Amino acid sequence: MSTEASARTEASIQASSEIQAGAQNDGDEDAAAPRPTHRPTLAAVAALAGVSPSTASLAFSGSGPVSVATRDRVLAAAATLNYGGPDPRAQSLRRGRSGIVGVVIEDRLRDAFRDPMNIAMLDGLADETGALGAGLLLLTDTGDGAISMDTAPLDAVVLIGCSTRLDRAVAVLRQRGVPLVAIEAAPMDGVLDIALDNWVASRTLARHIKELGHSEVALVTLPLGPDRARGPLTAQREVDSTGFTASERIRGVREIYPDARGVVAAGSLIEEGKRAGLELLTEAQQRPTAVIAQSDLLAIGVIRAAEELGLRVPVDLSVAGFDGVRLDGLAPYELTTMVQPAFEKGRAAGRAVAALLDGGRAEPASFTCTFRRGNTTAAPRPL
Amino acid sequence: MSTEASARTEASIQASSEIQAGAQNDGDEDAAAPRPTHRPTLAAVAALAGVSPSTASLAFSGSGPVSVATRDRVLAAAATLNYGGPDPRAQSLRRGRSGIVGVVIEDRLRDAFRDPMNIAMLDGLADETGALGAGLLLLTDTGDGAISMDTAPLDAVVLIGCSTRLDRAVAVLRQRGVPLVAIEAAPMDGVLDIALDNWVASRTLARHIKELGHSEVALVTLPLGPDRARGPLTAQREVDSTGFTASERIRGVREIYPDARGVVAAGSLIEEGKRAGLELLTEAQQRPTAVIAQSDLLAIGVIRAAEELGLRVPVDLSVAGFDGVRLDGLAPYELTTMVQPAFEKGRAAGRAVAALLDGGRAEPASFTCTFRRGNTTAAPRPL
DNA sequence: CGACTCAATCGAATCGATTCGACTAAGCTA
DNA sequence: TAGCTTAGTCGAATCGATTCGATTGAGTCG
Repeated sequence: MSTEASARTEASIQASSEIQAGAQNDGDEDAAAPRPTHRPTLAAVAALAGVSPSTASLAFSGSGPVSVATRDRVLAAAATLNYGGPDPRAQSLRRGRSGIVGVVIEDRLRDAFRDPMNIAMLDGLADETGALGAGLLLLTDTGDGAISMDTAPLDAVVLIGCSTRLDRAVAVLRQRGVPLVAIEAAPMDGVLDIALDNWVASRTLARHIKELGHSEVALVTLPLGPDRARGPLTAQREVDSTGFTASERIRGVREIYPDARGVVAAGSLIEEGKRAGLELLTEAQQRPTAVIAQSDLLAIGVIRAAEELGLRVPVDLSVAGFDGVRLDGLAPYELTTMVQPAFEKGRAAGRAVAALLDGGRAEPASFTCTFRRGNTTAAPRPL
Repeated sequence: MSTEASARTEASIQASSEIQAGAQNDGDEDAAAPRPTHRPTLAAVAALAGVSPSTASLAFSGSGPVSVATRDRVLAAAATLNYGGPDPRAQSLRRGRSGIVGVVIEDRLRDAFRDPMNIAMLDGLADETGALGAGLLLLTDTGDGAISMDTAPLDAVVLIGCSTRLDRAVAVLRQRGVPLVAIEAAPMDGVLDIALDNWVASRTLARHIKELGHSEVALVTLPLGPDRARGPLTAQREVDSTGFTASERIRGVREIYPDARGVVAAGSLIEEGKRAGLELLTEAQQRPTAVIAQSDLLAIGVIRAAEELGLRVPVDLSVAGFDGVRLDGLAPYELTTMVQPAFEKGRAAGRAVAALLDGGRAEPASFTCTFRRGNTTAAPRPL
């Protein structure tokens, strides 16, 4: 990110509240205003229009019969008082709905958005919640003072690949009766699960590698916990892992290659894949002939690492990914990978939210990946 | 996006409200419950704990003196009643703050997130609003029934490259005294502006092209309006444009090349750039020797188009972009472009929001781009 | 012409918490 | 021991709108 910026002051505007206060003085209660920072309310508008607050409310909401004359009078009064319509905060209290769905992502925003899978999911989610008339509030699972899933006025919450440190907040929301949907998370009570067959899909991929004849295989995994610590994949770390998706995908591969080495990356990023790839390929031990990466971004990074070391893919090294992103600029490679329906996952989550908000039930969904053979995997070179 | 997914039903969970209702029956008011769907309130907790609601409130918020014994009693009562803490909706009404900052992007979510510049900006913005303890609510400027900037409980709103069709909503928010910050938008009254020197920067770029000796130059522009209509850049469209950034960048180029041809793209996407590039490079008219694209993504697309047509960059065609993204896989090219401080723009917007919410003033900021010479521009080939 | 209907409007309760000022009782100083 | 402070608690007003049931008046039908 470039920082060669120069911010230059030009003028200054006042805080809007002050602007507002000024505007109001032109209005009704000139000098006798008891509170200078007080904004007009529906009641004030109603009073000026000579109707009751209930009628004024009807005039604004349009629900219920109001004569044209009355409504015009109310609207005129509103204009006079510079009233900007019903306060959404009050509405959301009264209605019991805020129209906001929280999306909790474990990453920093920046990292989360760099993975096309997340974006596709969000897109699918937004598709459905938008149709529902709700907006998406982005939240991270760091509870650092900021607003969080249990302090924000949310109608529902979607958890995306979240760690267990959200347990307490989840419990609170469950108590409050706020619908909870989790995408690829360890099953939790009262949380609707949108699942992906990570385990099976990874096994499929590993089988493919096996069938090609590889025996020296290594893994590059997604982070195993919120700390996103890099390093070799030890048995201990594998056990301690709280990264649900990562663990499942490891399990799938372990079914075929119980003893494969591995490196843990700090995120689903090309740089991370490259870093891990360099580590694996320059190790003192026997160099792997195939690398199974837990995301396409990581796989691309591994390919870059191989290129940098003068290894040809797939001749000298087979590389497989996971996700099925179509990234520009990968040519001439076409990743061998498991294609996952990320957009559909998001949509399913959105539909689940809609169903739950509707007071009904919602069915957990489970999605499956499909194998896509690219040109980055091949039989190992005979010795 | 793959759609080869199979969603399979597994079990079903009830809507949380029903779960809640069920749980509550185990609690206090067994059969005589007047309203079955009623969740416990702070008042109920207070009653059970034998204290006043005010004290219970203090026990939860921690502000104000409460004896340890009392607090424990309140907390115990809350646990008994399965009370999940104060309702954020009620809090936000009472406090007059929701802790939510709206971000309005004109694109569909999907498209907006595909441009790294937007992500960088959002990241910078999230950085600051996060520190402020606020979350980001994603909104689009399509007013289709969904929640919008004037119906959501927002403390402030950041407009990102937004069209003028938001005028009415902007007016409403101004009335309400909600701080408004716009990034790269046509100056509006009462809206704090975070500007970029699009005009000057584009002229700089055009000068560079001119100095290289190009006379046959073409533009690929960003969308000129919310309709995102593609097509040749006519004088009429240029006049009618409501795309602020696009217009400014056109103006900068026009200063050097008043009569350059152009094609309007439907978004800042590689595909769009390619499409526009193909159009420009296969036209019946004289083929341009240089293309100035209004974003790096578009520029990359143009390069892809050139490659497809067997043209070498920069020998047969010079291509310049705008933004300064570092996209993996562009090798061996390094775009000639104007590097803009997107992250800093976002931060500045966030800081402005913070200042305005603080009741103070905020200074509009203006950022400048820096020229970066890559290897995609060169002197035109002599005839 | 009386009973009835329906549109238009109003009153009052309600959503669920926060907060200011008042009040009590205990601890402390002079 | 009178006078003061202070920690702890409570009442009541407030935030700003929505909504249900009641009321009024004009028009309609028989």
